[in-house]
Amino acid sequence: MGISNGNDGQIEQIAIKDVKNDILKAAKSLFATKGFEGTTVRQLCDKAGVSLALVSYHFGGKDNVFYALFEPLDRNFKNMTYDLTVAEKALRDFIRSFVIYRYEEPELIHILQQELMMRSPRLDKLKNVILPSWQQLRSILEAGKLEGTIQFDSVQFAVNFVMGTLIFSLNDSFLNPSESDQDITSEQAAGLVIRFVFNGLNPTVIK
Amino acid sequence: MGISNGNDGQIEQIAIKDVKNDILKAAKSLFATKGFEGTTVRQLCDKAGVSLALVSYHFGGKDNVFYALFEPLDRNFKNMTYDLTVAEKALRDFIRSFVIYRYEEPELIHILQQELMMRSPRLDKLKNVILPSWQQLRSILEAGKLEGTIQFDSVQFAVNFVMGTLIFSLNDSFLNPSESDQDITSEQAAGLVIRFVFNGLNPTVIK
DNA sequence: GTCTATACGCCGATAGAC
DNA sequence: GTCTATCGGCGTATAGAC
Repeated sequence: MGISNGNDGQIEQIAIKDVKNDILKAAKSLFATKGFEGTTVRQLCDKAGVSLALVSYHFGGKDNVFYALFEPLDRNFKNMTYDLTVAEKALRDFIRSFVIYRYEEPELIHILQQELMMRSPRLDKLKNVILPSWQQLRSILEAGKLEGTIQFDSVQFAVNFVMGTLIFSLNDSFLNPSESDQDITSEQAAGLVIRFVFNGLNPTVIK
Repeated sequence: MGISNGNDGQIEQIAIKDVKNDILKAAKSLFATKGFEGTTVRQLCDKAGVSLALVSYHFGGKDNVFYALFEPLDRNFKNMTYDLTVAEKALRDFIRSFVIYRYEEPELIHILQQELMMRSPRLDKLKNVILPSWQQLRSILEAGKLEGTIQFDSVQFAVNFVMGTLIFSLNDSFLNPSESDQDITSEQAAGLVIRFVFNGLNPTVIK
C-alpha cells in the first residue's frame, strides 16, 4: 500500500532496478501516445524491459497501473486552495498553476483529457482528481462576478471557455505540423492564457 | 461507390429497410458514447437490428463504417470559404458556423474530438476534414492582425485558444453534473463564444 | 441480401519452474 | 521476484446455407 518506492527499508536507491517505477514510466509514455485501451500489457512490459507477468504481480492488473499514475497528481491538487476574497488574483493563480503543471507533466494531463473525451469507465475513480479543479474554477468565477471584477452571462459557459482555453494551450504536433516546438517558457504561456481569458471575461466593448 | 442510399434506381424510398443507413445511424451514436475502439461490431449490429455479417458485407469492415460517417462533413467543409478582406466578419462567421454545426451534429463533432485526442490511426484519412478548418482559422487571424482588427502575439496560441473555446463550448454532463441541459439556442451559444473570443483577442486593457 | 456458425488472432491474466 | 508457457475470452471477419 501507499507510495512504495520498490525497495522498502533500503537506503541505497541508486542503480537498483525498480521494476514498478519502470512500468509506470513506460505506461505514462504509452498511454499518452496510444491511449489506455490502445496500449497492450505486452507493449508496456517490452518498453519497461520486464516480462509480461510483472504487471499483474506488482499492480494486480493493467487498470491499477493506470490509477497508480495519478496518485501524485491527486495529492498535489487536493491541498490547493485559493483566496476567494480577491477573485481576480485567484483566477490568475489558478490559470498559472494549471499551465505550469501542464508543462511539467504533459503526458499525465494529456491522458486525463483523453479519458475525459472518451468518458472512459475509469473516470469514476478519477473524479477526486478532476472535479475539484472544475469546482474551484467555478467558485472563483462566481466570487468574481459578485465582486464585479469578472463578467459573464452563464457560469457554465464561462467555466467551459476557461477550461477549453487551458486545455488547448499546449501545441499539438498534429494540428500544427509546420511550426515545431515554440521556445516559450511555461511562465510566458501562462501569461498569454491569462491575458486571453481576462480580456474574454471583461467585455469592455460589446461588438 | 459514392453515396448509395441502399436502393439504387428505386423511386419508392419510404419504409424500405435501408441496412446501410441503419448501421451508420447506430455507429454514430455508439462511437460517440463509447469511442471507436470501445464499440464492437456486435453492439453495432444489435443496435441497428441486423446481423453480424452485414457490416463486412456492406462496408468491408468496421473501419470503413467509420470513414463513411464523415463523408457528408467532408463535402460540407470543402466548399466553405471566408472573405479575408474583412477579417472581423470572417472570424465571426467562422465561429458561428462551427457552433451551429456543433449543435446540429454533436455526435460527429464529438467523435472527431475523441479521435484527435487519441491521435488515432484513423486521423490520417480524416486530415481532409480537419486541417482545412484549422488553416482557415489561422488565415483569418493572420489577416485580422494585418488589418489591425485582431490582436495577439502568437498565431499558434491564438488558434489554439479559439479552437479550445469552440470545442468546449458545449456542455459536458460529466463535468457539469448539477446543471441539466441549458435551454440555449445554437445562435445564443454562438453569440457567447463570439463575445468571449473577440474580447480575448482585443486586449483593450492590459491587466 | 441476410442469416448462423465458425475460424483465427490478440488480449489480459495466471500457473509453475527457477 | 522474475521468467516462459499457456488458458480462457472476446473481437473481427468469413464460409456457407437459405
